[in-house]
Amino acid sequence: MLQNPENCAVVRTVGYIGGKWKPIILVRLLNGEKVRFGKLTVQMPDISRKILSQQLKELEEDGLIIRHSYMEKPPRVEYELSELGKTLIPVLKAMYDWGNQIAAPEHKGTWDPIVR
Amino acid sequence: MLQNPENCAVVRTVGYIGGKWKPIILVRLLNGEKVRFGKLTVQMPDISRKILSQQLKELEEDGLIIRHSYMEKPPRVEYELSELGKTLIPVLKAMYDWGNQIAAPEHKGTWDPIVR
DNA sequence: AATAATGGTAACCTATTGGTAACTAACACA
DNA sequence: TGTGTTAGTTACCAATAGGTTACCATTATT
Repeated sequence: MLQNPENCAVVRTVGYIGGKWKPIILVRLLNGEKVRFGKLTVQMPDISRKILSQQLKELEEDGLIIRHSYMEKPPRVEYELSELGKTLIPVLKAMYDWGNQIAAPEHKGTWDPIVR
Repeated sequence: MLQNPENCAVVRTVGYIGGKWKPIILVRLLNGEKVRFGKLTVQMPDISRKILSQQLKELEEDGLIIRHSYMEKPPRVEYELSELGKTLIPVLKAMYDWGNQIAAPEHKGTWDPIVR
């Protein structure tokens, strides 16, 4: 997903967190907790498991999140922000604040909604 | 381009500035000046004129930029941030700063580069 | 008469993204 | 024995995003 790593800062940022789902996934991890795959599918019912798993893999490859896989049956996998991922908090916070600003008050969100 | 206007602030923000080119276009307008279509094509040689024109139209429809068309021959068209667009400055600045942070020092950008 | 300049648009094509349904392994429980 | 659970993957297809090339109108310049 990373493209054109040189030249322009915004191009770089878009390379990491561009796309429809990545910022939304990252916001689910903002509070620092580890979150299970299944919980993410519940919080984001409009993203298919295939795409979610794909996006999580890219985020992990780019070093923004860490995947913890416990060798249990049935399996348990948890995701959390990496240290690099935590440096994105100001970006995600700015996006979150802007989206709230422009919303009608009754639509203003919380940090833990079901995302549609 | 606007999708799911309710429920989640980040989903809303991505609806406005998601996509490969929109944040990059908006950064070209950050300084408040009116910029001609042709200058944008020079600053962003990797975006085709068709896509640039398409994205500018969407940004205008979403109220983030203003299109000034002067009835001259050959034509002159200028774009600038709207008041709503200016409220995005913290978001764009955060994206720009993050992209610079993670770059090797020799790749750190200026506010007026050719974007690749 | 031809060429350049501007800000596009139309037709067409490719690439990426997204969606659905079925399948897996290994264990727990009824 | 059969069902449920988890975190996926695979195969297949549809939709969307992005890209390429050619073309337009109008005027000035060569």
